[in-house]
Amino acid sequence: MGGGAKARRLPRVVRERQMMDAAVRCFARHGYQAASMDEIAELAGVSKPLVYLYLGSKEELFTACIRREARALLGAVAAGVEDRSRPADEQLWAGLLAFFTYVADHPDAWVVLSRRAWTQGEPFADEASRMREEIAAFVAGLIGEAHGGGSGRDVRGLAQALVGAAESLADWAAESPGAPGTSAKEAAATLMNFAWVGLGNLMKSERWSPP
Amino acid sequence: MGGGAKARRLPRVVRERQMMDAAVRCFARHGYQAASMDEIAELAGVSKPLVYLYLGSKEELFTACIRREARALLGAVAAGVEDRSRPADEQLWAGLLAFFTYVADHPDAWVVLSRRAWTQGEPFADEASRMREEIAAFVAGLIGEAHGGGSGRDVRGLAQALVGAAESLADWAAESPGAPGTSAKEAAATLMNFAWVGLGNLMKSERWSPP
Amino acid sequence: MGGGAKARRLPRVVRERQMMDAAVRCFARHGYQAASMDEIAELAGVSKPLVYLYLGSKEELFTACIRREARALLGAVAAGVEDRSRPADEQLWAGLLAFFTYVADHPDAWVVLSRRAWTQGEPFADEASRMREEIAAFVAGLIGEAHGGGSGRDVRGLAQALVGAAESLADWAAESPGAPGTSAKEAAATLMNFAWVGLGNLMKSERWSPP
Amino acid sequence: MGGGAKARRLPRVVRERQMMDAAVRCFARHGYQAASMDEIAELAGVSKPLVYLYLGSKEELFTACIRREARALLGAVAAGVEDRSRPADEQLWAGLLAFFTYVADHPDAWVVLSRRAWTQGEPFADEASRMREEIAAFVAGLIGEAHGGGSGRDVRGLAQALVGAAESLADWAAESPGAPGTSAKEAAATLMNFAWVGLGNLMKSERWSPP
DNA sequence: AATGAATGAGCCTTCATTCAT
DNA sequence: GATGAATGAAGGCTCATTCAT
Repeated sequence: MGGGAKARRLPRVVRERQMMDAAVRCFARHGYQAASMDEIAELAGVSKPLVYLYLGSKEELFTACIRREARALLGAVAAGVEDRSRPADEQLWAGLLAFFTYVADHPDAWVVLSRRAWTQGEPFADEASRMREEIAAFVAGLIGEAHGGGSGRDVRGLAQALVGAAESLADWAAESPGAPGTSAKEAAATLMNFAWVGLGNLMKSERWSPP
Repeated sequence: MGGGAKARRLPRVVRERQMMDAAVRCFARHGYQAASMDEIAELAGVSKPLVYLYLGSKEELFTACIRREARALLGAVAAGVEDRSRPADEQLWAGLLAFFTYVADHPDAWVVLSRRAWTQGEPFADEASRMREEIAAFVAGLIGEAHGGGSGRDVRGLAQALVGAAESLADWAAESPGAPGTSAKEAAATLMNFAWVGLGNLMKSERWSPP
Repeated sequence: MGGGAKARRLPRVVRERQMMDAAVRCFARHGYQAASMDEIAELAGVSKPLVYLYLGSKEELFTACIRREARALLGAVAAGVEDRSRPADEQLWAGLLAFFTYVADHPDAWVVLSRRAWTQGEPFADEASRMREEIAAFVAGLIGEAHGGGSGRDVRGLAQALVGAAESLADWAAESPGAPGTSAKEAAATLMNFAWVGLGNLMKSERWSPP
Repeated sequence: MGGGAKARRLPRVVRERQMMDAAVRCFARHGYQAASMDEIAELAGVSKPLVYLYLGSKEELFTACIRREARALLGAVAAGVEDRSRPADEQLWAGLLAFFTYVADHPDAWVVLSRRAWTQGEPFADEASRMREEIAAFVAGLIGEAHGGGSGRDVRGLAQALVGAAESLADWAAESPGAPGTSAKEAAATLMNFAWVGLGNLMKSERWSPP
């Protein structure tokens, strides 16, 4: 009578993947606190005890999700960058493109990774922030490298700003799909222009100064 | 009597302010879901039924908080901009400075307004997003105005990016207080450089193009 | 339509007493682990949250029960002894009589206090053992006092044995009510004979020696 | 392979012994309710279904444990008594000594048998009480025999008291190992003095009478 | 204007127990 | 002879919310 096919007795690895997929969807939809283990188990097509048996507590489950998705996203970006010896602008462009592409293809993963799914003070806050910092450090590296010995002053602030801009664009694209300028390539290009040309000219010390 | 804490029979407006102040603190500390009405009532120094009587449900209370704080923040930014007929760059600078100043002075308000306190799916998501959109629209207006008839193509995307960059910087400043570059003025200057010089050169059609 | 009278909105103290009465009954019936907060709440005629609001966790509730019942039992025994300057045998007799009387009148309280309700390792094990030790020390005092400077050697062991004998008799009386020799007075007399005459002759160094 | 821990395909009797040994340890450590089948299976080095296959439910398992350990303890005591035609005091002494010795050597068994592991209401309460009754009856027999036709009135009560005293001393010895008077021989002697000299004088109708 | 008393509903977690191989 | 996979049922605890005063 309708409903999903009841395929029982699967090997553990398969079940674990199913559960984590379900978990990512639920956490993305409701956030960590509001997501319920009941719903996750149901969506995964298993009973709740099995989730606890395989993945541990709710917190451990969420941490596992974050770790898995972070690794995937970082891997996708790294694969996009390909060659760390290319010129910085090419690296940045390739990374941005890979980022926006991945995020467009895995919206739930992105929601879980971005701050929207959890709330500060949650014990895995840093688990998730680590990825952000890793990316920010990478970007800061690119900036520093491109600017040579230039004003290394606010490199960290600039990196934070750039990462925030990327997140914001990704969210915007995810929230208004189909709007002009929200395709992965367009978003990447928009941000590249915003960032690069600006940063490039900062080097030539063409700075804007407060009135 | 005397210095005792139990000051009853206050006029409604005062009580409401107390409650909302307490609510903002709690929501900022724990996030919407984790904040408890018990704690809010206790922090406000009133009984729980009074909170329900005056402010309605938890959701309504949170919406009210967001509305109040959003109005305050927008007001501060508007007051900072002062004169909408000044040149666009001056307006942007003034707005950024007012924003970072306000945020530094009202950290709880900012936490509640930024995405960190709530989780998507909550019914007030748009209530809070409205403010973001309002700011984004303002910024988009400035950009469009500055660019004249230039390529208005990705004005909205640029605005999103800029707002995201500002949020990210504000969060960064809030999380690492005292770090170099996190004062309101420095943050505003960092972002202004990042944004304006880039945007300015976009006008001169000095665009970076994908390889 | 039948059922208990629904007397709501009682003052807190009354409710707390009701709850603890119910708790003592449940803990006596099933032991700490097997007793469920649901059943306790139902038996008390209130909802579960109220139990938690007033008495805290299950563990705190049990500790409170033990404390209350221990105080009551110790009080009854103390009241029975009346005058600590009377001869030791009179004190012991009065104490035993009071003990067996109280235990016969409050069987649930006795079950909760005796080891039968909890299991070693439970966090309140010592909370409950304290009472046992208090009684054992009192008895040991009597013995020592009666024996004068005699063989103070195994006073503690003797006290342990006497307390155990009393517990055992009390359990036996509780489990087989109506059997000959199980009335409070008879039980007390049995134990008094068992203990006193034996102990009395120990003084005269009429000791039995291993073959 | 080789010295690995996985020794499969053992004969049923061996497996059963392993399981029951593990069960006794777990039940002694945590009590009936708190002991988990998972832990027992793991400690026995087998999978959970095997436990169920061989020993049935948790309750049956516990009953089996009690039965086995009770038989062993009773056997030890019986072997200690040796000759039921010896004088009563020698029999009692031998029995007590055997009891305290066995208990000192098998602490887990004693915990499981004494009331400390289970909580009343459990269906095996009588299974365990049977052993107690058996011992009490034996003691009562000794007392009756020694008293001749004397006042057989409270023989059963005296037996209960003596058994309780023995249990209490055994517990005390188990809980405070190494304390003076807690060796098997000392404990047995203490109790023998306490009991026998008292009982012996009861025969001479040297009774203490309530004031 | 204000509160002490009370609860329905839900959530995380665990455990004894059983299939199917 | 032995096990990996799986679950129904229940238990402790909390929370937003309301009633009666």
